[in-house]
Amino acid sequence: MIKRLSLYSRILQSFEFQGIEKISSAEVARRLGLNSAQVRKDLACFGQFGIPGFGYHVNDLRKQVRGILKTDREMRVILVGVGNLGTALLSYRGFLKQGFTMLFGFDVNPRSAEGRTRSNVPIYDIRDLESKIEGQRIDIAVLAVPVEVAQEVTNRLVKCGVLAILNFVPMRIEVPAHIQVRYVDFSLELESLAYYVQDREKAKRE
Amino acid sequence: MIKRLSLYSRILQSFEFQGIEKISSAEVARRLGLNSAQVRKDLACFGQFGIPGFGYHVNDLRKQVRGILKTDREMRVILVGVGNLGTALLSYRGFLKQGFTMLFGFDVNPRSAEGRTRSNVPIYDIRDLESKIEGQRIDIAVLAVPVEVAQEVTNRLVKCGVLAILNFVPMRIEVPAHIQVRYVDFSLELESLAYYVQDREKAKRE
DNA sequence: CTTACTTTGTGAATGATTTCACAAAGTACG
DNA sequence: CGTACTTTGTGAAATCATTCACAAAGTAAG
Repeated sequence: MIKRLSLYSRILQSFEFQGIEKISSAEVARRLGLNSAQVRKDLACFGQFGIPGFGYHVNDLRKQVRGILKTDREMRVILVGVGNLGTALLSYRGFLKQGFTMLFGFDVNPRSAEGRTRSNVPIYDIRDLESKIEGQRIDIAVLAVPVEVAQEVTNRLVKCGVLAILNFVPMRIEVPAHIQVRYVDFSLELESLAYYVQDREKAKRE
Repeated sequence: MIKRLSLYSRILQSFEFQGIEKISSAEVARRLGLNSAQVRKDLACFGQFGIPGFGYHVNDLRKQVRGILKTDREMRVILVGVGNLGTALLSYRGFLKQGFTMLFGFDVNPRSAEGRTRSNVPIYDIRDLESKIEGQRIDIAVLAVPVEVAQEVTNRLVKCGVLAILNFVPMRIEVPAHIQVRYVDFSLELESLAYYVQDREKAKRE
């Protein structure tokens, strides 16, 4: 549901950019492939932002939604594991939206990682994780290390006071209940696509 | 649900690797953080693979699951958009699991894309998409182009007979009903994590 | 063969999410 | 001001997913 809020935020931004000032739940729903009642319910959850017979003021609603998501505050992020994937994440504009700051990266081999990266985020040795983080507020860690060390690194991150982990490692990590984890797993998506593709070909034959 | 099957497949592989021959739904559930009834139900959906009072034969079950997912067949994949993200996907071992073959990439600037990539997948000009694909069976296209051209490229892919799209572009793409689309959206995940992080800090204060 | 366990497969119960449908509240315009 | 129209916010209904709980079917061991 929070993910949908984030979608609303994104689409409102694009409306704003296009100079559209007023929008209905039906239009938002159409653009995102949702049901309009759902859009209204999601928004109504946090207050009454709409005007019956009119719709929503784009500017207004966007401000509200950003307030709910707290994307109007600074989020401090670190990257752990600067291999192929990590490097890509660093150089991929659009990964870090407005409000998110990548402070530094960590790798077992910071030299070669630093060379690969074209961003100006400093890369430190993972052995120095604790000392570098010490005293800093870190909100989110992006985890992109090899599977073998994922749990161990996670434990260290939690000890360091990281509050949330975006996990790109294709494996479940164990964390205390108060730590938020979100999973991004490409190959899983690819495999599940394969299932439906095959279905389609069978359907054609039958 | 199909995604869970893929998870089962992955964990069974690791059991097999560890030389474990017999497994119970409860153990699989524990490892994946699921309920054992769910595991049994998911599997029972496609046949009776288990033995009451014993559990499941790992080898056997794995074969069955791979059969269901059709990951025992070859899936032919292309990559469209070889920018930062696309490059990373090409070099990221583990993206393409067993059974998936990356045939080629396409970009508006194939030269610079080719240079960046350390894989040996050939990169062609996107203008030649139709002619290069012509006559080939392409199952899945991985979409990693800029937002502005995503819909246009999608239309061309569909015309070329691509059956499924793994979309890394942070926007909804419109496709005919018989085309499967799966979305991977990092920044959405990051934003939603932020929401919970803030909640947590508030919770501490209160 | 029999008794004591274990674990599956699955209806029924519960819980969560989505959609429907409509009163209430607004707009727009003569 | 009043009438016709639009769109919200939201209970109630419908749909979908998860979990419970237990009979049935097996194992294991004497």
